[in-house]
Amino acid sequence: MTRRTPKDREGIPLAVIKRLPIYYRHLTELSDKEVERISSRELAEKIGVTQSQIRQDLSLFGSFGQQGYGYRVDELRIEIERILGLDRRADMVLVGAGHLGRALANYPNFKKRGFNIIAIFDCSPEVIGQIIGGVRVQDVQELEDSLLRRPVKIGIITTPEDVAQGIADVLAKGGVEGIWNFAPATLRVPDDVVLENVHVGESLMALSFKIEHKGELYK
Amino acid sequence: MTRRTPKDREGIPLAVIKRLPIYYRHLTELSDKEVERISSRELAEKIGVTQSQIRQDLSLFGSFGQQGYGYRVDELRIEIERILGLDRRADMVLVGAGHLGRALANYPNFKKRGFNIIAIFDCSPEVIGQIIGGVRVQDVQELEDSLLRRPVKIGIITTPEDVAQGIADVLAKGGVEGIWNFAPATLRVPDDVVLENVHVGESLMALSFKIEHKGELYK
DNA sequence: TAGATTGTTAATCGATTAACAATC
DNA sequence: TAGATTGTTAATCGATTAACAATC
Repeated sequence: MTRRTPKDREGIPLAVIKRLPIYYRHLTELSDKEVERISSRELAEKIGVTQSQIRQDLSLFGSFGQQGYGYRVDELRIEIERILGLDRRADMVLVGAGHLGRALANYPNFKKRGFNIIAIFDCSPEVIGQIIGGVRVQDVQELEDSLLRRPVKIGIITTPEDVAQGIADVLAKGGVEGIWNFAPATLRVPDDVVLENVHVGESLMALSFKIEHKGELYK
Repeated sequence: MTRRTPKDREGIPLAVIKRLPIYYRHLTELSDKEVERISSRELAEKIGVTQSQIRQDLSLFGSFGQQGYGYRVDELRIEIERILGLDRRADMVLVGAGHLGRALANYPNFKKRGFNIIAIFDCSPEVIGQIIGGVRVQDVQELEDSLLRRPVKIGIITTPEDVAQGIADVLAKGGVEGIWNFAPATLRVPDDVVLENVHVGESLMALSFKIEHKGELYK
């Protein structure tokens, strides 16, 4: 098992980054079932990709397998956990306590994985003061101060579109390392802040497209 | 303005399908601001892609612009609306009335766009009978019969992972054209059913990766 | 007309797949 | 050892970008 240092590579394709969590999910499943080893061929079949792709993807980060044997499931799972940064703790603040914000605040798996919502903000007087997922909702006016007092790694935006950019600016100024954006907006953030979007509406439109063009080919 | 017929093309890349809703969102915004025309250069700058990409993408569906002038914003918006199938009505059923399911059922923009949740199902006795987003939650046992009585275009899965495949099977058997899956599972569906996943947990892991590897390059 | 911008073809770039030597 | 499977290089495939003739 050899790990690769960053210097070895020019950059990790976004497509690979998107596949790593899928590998991780399947390996966790196998690990829970106490499967000890798996070959790239077997894993590929389970996931629905090519075995080449799995080996190529993993090779960007090191050599985790053994010729003639395959991969030790739990060892590979832990390596990917480390590559994804899931072995580190990440405090988060959530801005926007609407239905989606509530759903995220109540999602138990985040805490289990070390992703911890330590504060929730909203602008509505009826919502401020409520307890959601064990956390009291604060006035969004206090967001800036809160970040000064206690910096967090990740800011979650579940606000309406029209205020999302303003919140992103406050979060960036407050020193978050990443923004997880659920608002249907193209946010501009400084270079040192990473942005990950979940655009639910766009996903539904993509589904609609696929249905309408089902007869025709698409890739 | 010329539309292209399906026969002209070999298939639409998934990457293009994912960009169409983004174009649509920006054009809607411009249209709301009563902007009349826009060039591919201006639109590209606004969205953060190349002008080549916009023209190349659109050319897969037809010729919607005018040399020397650009595109009529509202005309192009309506064309993309049509391409995405947003001009047609789509009835949906939602299975799994947890926090995420509630959030979706309460999202007003779906109905506005013709996506209509006509039934909600859950397995928990405490939840069955509740009214969510104006719709009464039914026992998931009744899902199969319900689909027989009233077919729907789209099935939404917001259940836990372990029952997601079973629900997908019932939905597919019940004749849905597409499944919008929020469960962290790799679902297998028949060829004539299209699948669109929203994997929130995987998105968070991707964000985590980007943060951890921020110093290093990735694309 | 002159200038601007499209639609499309050609060139480039990057990602996926195939193949195979290395080796457990 | 013989068989299996990795890690990696080479070949293929596809998507993005550049360039430009057509034309509004």
